[in-house]
Amino acid sequence: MSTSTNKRDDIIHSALTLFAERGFDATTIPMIATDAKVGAGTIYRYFDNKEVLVNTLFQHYVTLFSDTLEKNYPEEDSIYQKFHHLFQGMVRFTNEHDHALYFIKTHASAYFLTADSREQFSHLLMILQNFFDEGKKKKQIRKLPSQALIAIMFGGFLQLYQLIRAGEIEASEDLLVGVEESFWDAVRHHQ
Amino acid sequence: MSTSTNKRDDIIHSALTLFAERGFDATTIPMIATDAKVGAGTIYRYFDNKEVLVNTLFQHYVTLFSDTLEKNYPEEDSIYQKFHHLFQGMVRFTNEHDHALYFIKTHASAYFLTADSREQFSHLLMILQNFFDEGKKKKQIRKLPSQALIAIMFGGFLQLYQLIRAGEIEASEDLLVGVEESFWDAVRHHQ
Amino acid sequence: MSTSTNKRDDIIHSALTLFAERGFDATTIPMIATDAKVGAGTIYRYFDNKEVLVNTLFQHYVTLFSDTLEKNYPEEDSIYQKFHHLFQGMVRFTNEHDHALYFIKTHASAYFLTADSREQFSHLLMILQNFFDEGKKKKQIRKLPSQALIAIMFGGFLQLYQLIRAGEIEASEDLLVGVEESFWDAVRHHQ
Amino acid sequence: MSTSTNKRDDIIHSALTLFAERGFDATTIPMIATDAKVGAGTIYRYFDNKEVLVNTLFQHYVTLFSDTLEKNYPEEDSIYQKFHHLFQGMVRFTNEHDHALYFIKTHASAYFLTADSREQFSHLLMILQNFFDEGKKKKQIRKLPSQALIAIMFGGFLQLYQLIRAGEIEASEDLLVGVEESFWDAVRHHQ
DNA sequence: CATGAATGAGCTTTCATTCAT
DNA sequence: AATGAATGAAAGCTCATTCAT
Repeated sequence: MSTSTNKRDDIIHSALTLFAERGFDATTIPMIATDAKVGAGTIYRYFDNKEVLVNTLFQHYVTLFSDTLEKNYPEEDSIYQKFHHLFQGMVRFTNEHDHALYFIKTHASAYFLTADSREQFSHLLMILQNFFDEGKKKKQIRKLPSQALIAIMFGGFLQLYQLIRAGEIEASEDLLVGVEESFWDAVRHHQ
Repeated sequence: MSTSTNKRDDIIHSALTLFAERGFDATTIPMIATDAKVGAGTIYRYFDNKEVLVNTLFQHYVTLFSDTLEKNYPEEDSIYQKFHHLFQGMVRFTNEHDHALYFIKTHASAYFLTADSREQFSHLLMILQNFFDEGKKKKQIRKLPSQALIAIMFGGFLQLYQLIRAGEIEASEDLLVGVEESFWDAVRHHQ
Repeated sequence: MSTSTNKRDDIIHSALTLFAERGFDATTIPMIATDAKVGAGTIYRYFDNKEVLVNTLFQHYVTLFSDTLEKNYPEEDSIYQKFHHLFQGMVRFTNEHDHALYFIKTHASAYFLTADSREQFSHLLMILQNFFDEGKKKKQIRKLPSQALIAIMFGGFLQLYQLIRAGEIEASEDLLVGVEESFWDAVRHHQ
Repeated sequence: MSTSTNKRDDIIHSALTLFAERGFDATTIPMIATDAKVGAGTIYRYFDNKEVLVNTLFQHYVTLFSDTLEKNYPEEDSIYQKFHHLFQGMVRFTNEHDHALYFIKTHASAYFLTADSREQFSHLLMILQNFFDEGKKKKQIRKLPSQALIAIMFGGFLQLYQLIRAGEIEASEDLLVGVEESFWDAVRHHQ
């Protein structure tokens, strides 16, 4: 019957938004506290310090994203089917967790990430890398280093997503179909 | 007679490197001063404050990049020729100004950018936008919002460039040819 | 029917130990609560605040110590008998209330003591002062200000007691006899 | 021609006074800054943090005290001569460095002392221990553990000194002569 | 011009205290 | 009566900025 949500979740949500919008260093604990409508001290009941907070957040969303990509992965289907699955995963994750993917990207090489966080992120990259490696072996993906292909897709997608969030373009069904096609053409092997 | 280069340039160079590597907020004035081998106070002889410094830097490199793209723009040639010119411009600019493009991207939506800086950045986008608009009119570029096409290319390229700087992949001639092809396939109109 | 001892006593006991070991300012309320196995809020049911707690403690043990010294004081006996009584009182009190005397000494001139606490402490000093005054009048105690004699004995004894608690020397019967002799020689009138 | 003293010394002096009067934990950096008439940040130009400050202070005065005791130590003279030298050293050091000895004693077993600091303090104790050990061997010092004898003398002297500083008794020549006699009787071997 | 010691505003963090349960 | 989650005031500390040299 209570309308109040869980405080820990409020903090996580506020921190995610602010870290994504301003970056870790430009986000202060008082900012997060105000946004989450809790006292500054309360944040320290849930997280030992600011770096633990950002790492917890990072690992949480990286894991969630990895899970999204791995769930129902069409192991037996065509490369294109797999590509489609991954792309749709990106779109869905992005819709369900507003700032999460952008937060992940902008903080993925930050100086304050722990070994744990880096490892989780490596796992995420590995999922994508495996896909591209398989595709290249089957001569259906362009002969470029998998890391490069990931960068092209990830980098492009997130840059695009920022535009959508900024309201500069609309995330219509048409747009997403077109973008998926564009990325597929960017990475697929052309005769 | 002095062998030392211009102090203002030293400061700009150090600031660019550090802002690109650590971000604006994680970079302190003493860090820049130490790296540039000048006193901290000296920075304030050339720049009113830290925000002026970062905006000066931003505008400087955005302008330089715009100039690179506009110079010798093949106004009369094919869309592909123009694409090739723009891509080569990105590559060349990136080689000549080590951290500049990455700095531009990571700071392009920062909270501390002045109207001036945002305008300069808009101009840069406009160059690319004009190209895509023209290409779409001539049915040689994919029917997607130009902003989306820019995001895909810019975002992808810079993500890729980060890998190169991090030493994770090598910027061979082959790679660049392959990447150019990939981007061209991403943006061109397919029958 | 409960096996647990009185909560107020638990708090007093834990506070005494921690104040003696770490000092008032380095001891936090949560530390005391944890050690006493009560909630932090419970401490405030028994004591208005931390300063009230430390003053209550101080007065409690100062009074207890005064009582120990006054009880069975050999009013009619020789100065040496009285000295012996006082010294034995110190030893006994120290054995019965582990950290109490050390806590008293280290907090006897603290900035947070109330007038009440200071008065109680004065009473304790008065007991000793009366003894020394009488002894000097009877020419059996060294001609030094009584306060000085108290300082010498109290200061020395507690410093010694710290060593015993730290386990650096053992509180054997021999040691105590020797120490009593030493103090007696320090304060008695020599021909 | 300047009347201003060295800022580092001002900080050290203020810190010594406050640490001695209130203790480490009850002394705040702003208190020290105010007392030393410097900005709070200035303290951090000279000392990395509060613990470094207190350890620097501790080692400085322990070394100074050790030097005072060791200088002109009458290696060839009688035990009593040596005792006199040590006692006079304590008196002189105490007069020259107002709060130093009290600060040393009250912080000598603090939780924040570094290994270095503890070592320096051990060296100081060793000087006294060697004296007592030699005296006992020559049967001129009471048969008690040297540590106990040190505690009696040190503890008593400092407790006394506090009275003097508090203005409760006056440090007349007579007093000091009497106190020296008292301590000598406390520690010397009696037939 | 150039410097870096000095500053204090504002950061991260702790902890005495309150209060809903 | 007892609790411990929540709070915010104030601590330790950093760093953009100033200014005497």
